[in-house]
Amino acid sequence: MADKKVLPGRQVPCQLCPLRKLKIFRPFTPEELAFVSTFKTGEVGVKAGAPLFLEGTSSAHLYTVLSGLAFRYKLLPDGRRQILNYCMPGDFIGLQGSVMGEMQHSVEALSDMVLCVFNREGLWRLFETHAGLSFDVTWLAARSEQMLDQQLLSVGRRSALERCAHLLLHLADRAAEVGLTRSRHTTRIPITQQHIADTLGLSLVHTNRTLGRLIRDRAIRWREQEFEILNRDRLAELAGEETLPNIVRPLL
Amino acid sequence: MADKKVLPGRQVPCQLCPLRKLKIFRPFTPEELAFVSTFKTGEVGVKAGAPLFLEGTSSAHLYTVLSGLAFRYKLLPDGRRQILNYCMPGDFIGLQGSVMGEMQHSVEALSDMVLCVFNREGLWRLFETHAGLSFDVTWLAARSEQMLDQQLLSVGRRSALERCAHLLLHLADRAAEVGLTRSRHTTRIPITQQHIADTLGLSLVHTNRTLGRLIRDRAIRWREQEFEILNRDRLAELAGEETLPNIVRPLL
DNA sequence: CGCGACCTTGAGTAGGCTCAATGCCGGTGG
DNA sequence: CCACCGGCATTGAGCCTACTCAAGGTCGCG
Repeated sequence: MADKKVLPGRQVPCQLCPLRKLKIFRPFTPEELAFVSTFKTGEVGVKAGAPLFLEGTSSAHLYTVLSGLAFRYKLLPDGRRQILNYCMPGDFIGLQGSVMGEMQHSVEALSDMVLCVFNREGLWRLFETHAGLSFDVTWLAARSEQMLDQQLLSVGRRSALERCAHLLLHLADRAAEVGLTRSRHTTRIPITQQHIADTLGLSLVHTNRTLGRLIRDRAIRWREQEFEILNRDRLAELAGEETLPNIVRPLL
Repeated sequence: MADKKVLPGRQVPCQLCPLRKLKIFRPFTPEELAFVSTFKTGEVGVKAGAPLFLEGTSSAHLYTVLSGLAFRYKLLPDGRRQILNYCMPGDFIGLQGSVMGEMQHSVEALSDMVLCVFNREGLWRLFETHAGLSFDVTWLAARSEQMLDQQLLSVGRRSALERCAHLLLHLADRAAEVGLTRSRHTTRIPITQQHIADTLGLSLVHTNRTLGRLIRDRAIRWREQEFEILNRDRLAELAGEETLPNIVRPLL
């Protein structure tokens, strides 16, 4: 069983991309859509747990998540891990590598994924011929910087309880944006407590105890590597507000 | 005495910009230089301690630091502060606001500064007419994301001693890149221990004690709101390596 | 049935926090 | 000229949040 597997041919033409139906993505002009179609070179399927990028390597590829989840992280020489953020459908992966050459972080699939593949040369062509789309790329870079800012604020200045509440809210909101919720508040994100700990700069044990408090508070429910938000207001109160609005954003 | 003061007319024409002499910045083509000249609308002088941007406001401006230092930060409602990064000469400030509308962070001058001023419309014109420069803008955005990644790794996973060592090294390296050093290792950065604490997610008292250890180790010297690196290797050892290489980068 | 991945809980420790006081220095106003 | 004040660095004491070590439970899978 291969970790990474190139699917036979292109599966979903951009014209029919299911993500385009979501209202948080700004619509393409027909011309842009045509260009993006040529920009896309194919699709890849990736198994949960497989690496998409490894720190220190340079990759010729650029992906957009079609389905599934991943996370970006960095390691210290002795194995300590810091998760930087999560990649959800519609997110661009690998811009750093494409623009700057070498990756300074790793990316790993959290669930089985399907990714659209672009190549670097295409990105350059995009900048040369489509000012609107290049602006979009920059917009996306700025947005992910914003999310990092938030995350840094959390890790640096919030208590463990605040961090947990904030992260779960943030993840649930983002998942909802791209239609990853089953019912109103049930979010199925295949995440372990170890991931949460490594995201928030906490130890596994302490994360477990802190989530325990949220569970006893009936703010969330935790079930086999996924969670459900029971009391959003309570969580928001603990988190101290501060969530990103759902802005309409560009795709691809 | 006004905090912010618009200097009379343009002072330094881009052709003579002192930053362009530094070897870490990639040279412009004559055509790009001409365009950038029209993109720049003037200069502003700002006093140490003055705000450049406030979270939640939207600004029509975009700056490049000509001289002086600033820092980006976010506040929690109860006043806890997290410093996100430092802005040095050649850095772009305000891209988030220009691209996304509203600022999600504040920026404050650390020393007296001079800034080049651009406006949003100019940025759009840049994307429409200069693919190379728009790529540069994206490159800069990717680079600042990389620095945030590093910072997040530090705050989330390193000990207080490692964090301090890493930050001081990082600041000294960046300062050296843009010629802000007097002698080989003497870095004059007008920073207080409170700034360091807020950057690293530590308390002031603990930061003071940790710096004390570095001082007793003869790794650094601390003097009136500035520091000097005495033993770079020792510091790097404590920090656990991991510094960004000095890549040639675009300017403006 | 055994093993591995994940969650849970207990016990003891320590790194980092808060409160509090002191010293130093430069600026300001009487 | 001096007293005062505010910003910054420093140090002590005690506490608490979060960490480490360790053991045990559950579940799914080969």
